[in-house]
Amino acid sequence: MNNPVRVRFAPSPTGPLHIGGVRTALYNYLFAKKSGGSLILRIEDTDQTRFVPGAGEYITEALQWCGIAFDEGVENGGPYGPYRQSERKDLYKPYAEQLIRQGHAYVAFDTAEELEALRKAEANFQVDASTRMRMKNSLTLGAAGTEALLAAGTPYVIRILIPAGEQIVMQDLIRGEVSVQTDILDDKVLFKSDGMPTYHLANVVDDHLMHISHVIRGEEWLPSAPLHVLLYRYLGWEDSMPRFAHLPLLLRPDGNGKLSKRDGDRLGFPVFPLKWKDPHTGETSSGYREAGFLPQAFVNFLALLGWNPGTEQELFSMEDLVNAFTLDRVQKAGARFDYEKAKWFNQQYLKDLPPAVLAGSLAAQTGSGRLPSNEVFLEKACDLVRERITFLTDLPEATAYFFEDPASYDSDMLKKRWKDETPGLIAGFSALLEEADFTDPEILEGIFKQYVETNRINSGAVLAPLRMLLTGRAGGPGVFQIMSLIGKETTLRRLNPAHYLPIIPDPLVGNITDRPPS
RNA sequence: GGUCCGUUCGUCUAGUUGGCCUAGGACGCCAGGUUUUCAUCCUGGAAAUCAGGGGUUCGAAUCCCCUACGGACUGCCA
Repeated sequence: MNNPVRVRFAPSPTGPLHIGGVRTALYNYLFAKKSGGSLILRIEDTDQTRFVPGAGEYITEALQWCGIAFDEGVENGGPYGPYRQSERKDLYKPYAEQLIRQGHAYVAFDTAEELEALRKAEANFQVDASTRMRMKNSLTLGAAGTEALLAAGTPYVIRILIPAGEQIVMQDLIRGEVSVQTDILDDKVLFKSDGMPTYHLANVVDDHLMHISHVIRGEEWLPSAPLHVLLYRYLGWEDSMPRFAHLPLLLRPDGNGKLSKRDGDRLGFPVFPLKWKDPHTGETSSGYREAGFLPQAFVNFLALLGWNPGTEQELFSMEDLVNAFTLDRVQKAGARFDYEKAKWFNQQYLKDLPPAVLAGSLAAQTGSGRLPSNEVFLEKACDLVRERITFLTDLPEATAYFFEDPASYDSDMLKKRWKDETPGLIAGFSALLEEADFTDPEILEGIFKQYVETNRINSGAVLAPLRMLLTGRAGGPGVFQIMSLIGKETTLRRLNPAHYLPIIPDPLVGNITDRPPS
């Protein structure tokens, strides 16, 4: 029995896909690729009331951004379509009816309200062997009674009939053996009164029909897995039942509980891959892409949350991940989300991004017109700041002074380094620059060194103010590299007292206008 | 409440056949170095009595039991 590996990611289009879902999709992808199998995208939209417009498109776009490609599914079709459950609607009922004929399911007429009342009135109420014979269903009504209600158009559901006193043992690829007594299971609804199957039926039928070999899904499904095993058994598919792997949950960074939609914006970081605007409430949620994350970094970070290669490697391309991934190295316990580490990964990837990509991002963020069209200039500017930023979105602010004269100066630097003699020192160096060759930062540095040496000046006393006048800031790339890039004209302009004096706050101007530069 | 799953530095984790573990790595934190500055980078440090308690064993983070704590599920939602 060496069937091809076929796994699926089966989200419900009820809103944006959060990172836990993305990780599930990623692990499915890695597992499929590692085993030379296929990954299928199936949309589980059997709940018409929870459908959210745009959610399906969001899922596709998010996964595409991450580099998770599907072999079959709603977008690219395939031999087992359609891949949207609402479009497979008619296919599920016969299976439910088959189960009724075999005595593994029954028709139930209890309304949602009646059930709710029972749950409220009786502690731990559930429809099972101990209660089903006092409910309104085909078991208690008999064939004639059931037919009569059906003929009258009474709404009904189809429930599985869970046997009492059996033990269901299943093998989970991550957790090992999991066993459950059927007595604690309840007669779950398989087919709803609106003509749609529930998740339980639809998922089992579709996984079987689509020849799914492994079901890799979140831990929240573990409690209902025994029910699914029973369904495979009753439907006669136990021999080809997929293997199960239940992934640990992604936990919130503070306190307890699983990561939820609202945690992100409360804690100040995204929980969604892409930005999302809820079409009903208008509420927006931030996304990793918009926050300036590189998809490679995002994927790398996510992959390591709940899985590890057993080596000390931290940085993985998608290809590396495919090669290294195995289900047996997936963690059992939930993983707490750590945004600081996500940032670190992003920095790592930012460091080896080609300059052209950085420049492209900068241009896209700043908009045309505000930046010089000189590609090389843009790339060099980005290259100089790349190790000083965490996000792509830091680029415009980090490179601003390459394109515009600073409008203000760092006040701490000003207080600490701006002395009475500073303007004179600047003027002295500035004069030497008039004839200098700006093409090479080292030449400029040579001139500077000679200047401070011959005049016996402490280099910091002039370098710091120089940087401030040139960039407005206290830190950044090497001063001479900046000068070389912005060129002689810009450098000299920014070093001119007529230019910088008006920018220096009043108290300090008072100091220095008394002693104009010599 | 019930059922199931889980529990190694603050966080992600190594440890999977019990001995090489005085528990390793990474993020973060602290200190020092490199750098004209910031960042990067380098070096070092603090940080887990392996949830607690019992066993089994010459020997347990690793096997067994109990307890505690946490989480998920408990819907005509997925």
